[in-house]
Amino acid sequence: MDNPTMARLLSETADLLEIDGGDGFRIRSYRRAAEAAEQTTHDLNALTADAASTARLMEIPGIGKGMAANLRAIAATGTLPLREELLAKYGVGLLELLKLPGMGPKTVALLWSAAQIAGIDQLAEAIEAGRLTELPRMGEKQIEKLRKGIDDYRRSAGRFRIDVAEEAAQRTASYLLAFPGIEKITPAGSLRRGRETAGDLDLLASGSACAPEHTAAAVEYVAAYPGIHNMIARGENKVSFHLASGMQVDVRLLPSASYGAALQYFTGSKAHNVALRQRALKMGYTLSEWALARLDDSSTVAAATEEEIYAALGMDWIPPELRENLGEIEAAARHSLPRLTERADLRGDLHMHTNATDGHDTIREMAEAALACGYRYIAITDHSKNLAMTNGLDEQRALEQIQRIREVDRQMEGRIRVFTGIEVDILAEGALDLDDEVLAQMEIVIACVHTRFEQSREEMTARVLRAIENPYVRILGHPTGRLLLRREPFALDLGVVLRRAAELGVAVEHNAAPERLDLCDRDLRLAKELGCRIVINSDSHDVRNLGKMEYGIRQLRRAWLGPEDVLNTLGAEAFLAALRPRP
DNA sequence: GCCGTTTTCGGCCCGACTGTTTTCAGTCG
Repeated sequence: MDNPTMARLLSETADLLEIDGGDGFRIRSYRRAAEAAEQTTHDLNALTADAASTARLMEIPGIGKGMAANLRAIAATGTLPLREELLAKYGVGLLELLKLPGMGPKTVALLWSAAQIAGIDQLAEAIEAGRLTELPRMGEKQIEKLRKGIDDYRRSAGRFRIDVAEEAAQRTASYLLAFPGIEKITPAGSLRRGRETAGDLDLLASGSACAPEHTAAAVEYVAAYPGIHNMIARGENKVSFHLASGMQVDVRLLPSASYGAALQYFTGSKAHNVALRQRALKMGYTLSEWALARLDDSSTVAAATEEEIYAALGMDWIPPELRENLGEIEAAARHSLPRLTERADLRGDLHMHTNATDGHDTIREMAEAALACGYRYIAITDHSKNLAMTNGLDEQRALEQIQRIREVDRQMEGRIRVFTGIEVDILAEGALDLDDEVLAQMEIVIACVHTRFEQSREEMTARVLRAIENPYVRILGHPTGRLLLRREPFALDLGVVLRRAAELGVAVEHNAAPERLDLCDRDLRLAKELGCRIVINSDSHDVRNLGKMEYGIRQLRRAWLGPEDVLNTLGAEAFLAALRPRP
């Protein structure tokens, strides 16, 4: 079993304990252990093998004697006794209920005990039947919130965050590549196109073992993958199964002669493929997953690589991120596809946390790591006091932090610039939670939107507008406040906010953390149209995630944004000069 | 359940906001 699955089981146990009204500190240690399992670089499964490795297991902070035993139980049985015991009592439906916004353990427990609601479908029924109004603390607004939450949830159900999907793809690929004769694995579908989420995984395998008539042994090997939770189908050149996470994986074994055609076909999107096939027909060709062929004599024109196929259609090769039939086919035919943003274009990262608040590493460690990433400048932007849970900085500590940042900036001797900064919380009335005198000391002030305010769209929009009027704000951080798969993306009128930000010269952050990807491709297109200055930031909390921009960059690419559209592709001085001037 | 010790117990990030209250519980970050 892999670490993420182990982490999930521990985290679910914590949820169940919470519903059960268990000891809060015990619950926290399950959560902490889940986080440790998520973050550790050790293979936990391997560390459950014997007594010697158990000692190493317990060296991981958050894993003690009890958790080590739990992990051993998980590795041996696929679950742990406490979780099974609680599940027998409450059922899995309650875990799903917890995913609805505004729904915590207390409310779930109440619904279960007072109204026999044990899952989302039952909750929806109860709402429609008006049965919820009899319960305590269930007013009109609360019920409306739940109704909306159920809609949002059902829309995203069955999809996975792109980083989660990619990790599963990589793990599966490394197993497949161990088979002699499987030489290459390419993920296709929305994963390759860089969508924010993926519904399932399409893995294309090629190599000598994938030649027709010779696939039996390879199929046998694929079907023996230990990560398989249940088999859906296995044919001569395709194996479909579910992973323990519920993710569906389709592995296709492709002959190298038609590899390009299949890659093109399975990458999609549907709209892109339809338009491409129409173009082929007009040119006297037919395009399928096997080849681009002549209509008259069925002879193959191109099939082995995507480049050949697009070239035969009179086009440049189109980056997968653009394949949505939004003008890329015409542009490729005119040979005028834009140059898209790449990782190497980025010279700075303006949003990161240190151990002063909820980050793991020091200012110096972050600066060194950023230097290793090839950056020329960063801003240290820890949380402000209102986010108390993160040990957010009050005025006094913020001023002390400035001194430490300046000290590190000096120590780096110009190899990299370290700007002073802060992530300030926007309060309910639209003010910021730190005094202007302190903000005046900061080079980078990011005002950040948090969606814990479950207010109306209008009120939320008004709050954010008031916040960016503050003259010290230079970046609007994660403007939609979105947490992927947990939140409706638009709790505010983004068009209005972006327009005002553009007028004020406040840069707009595209948060590249995979759980946010705050501005999706459509939002980024809008931001560009409205003339916003766009910044892409990592929002990293440790050195490991500092350089992780690939998912965010793919959203930029999907929005057709090139380096000239992104502010932090500029050098340090030019970047500062392009920001809203400080009062 | 973990951890560190003033070392085998007693601590364990907490404040703002909302909706429902009519003084506060529950959720979020």
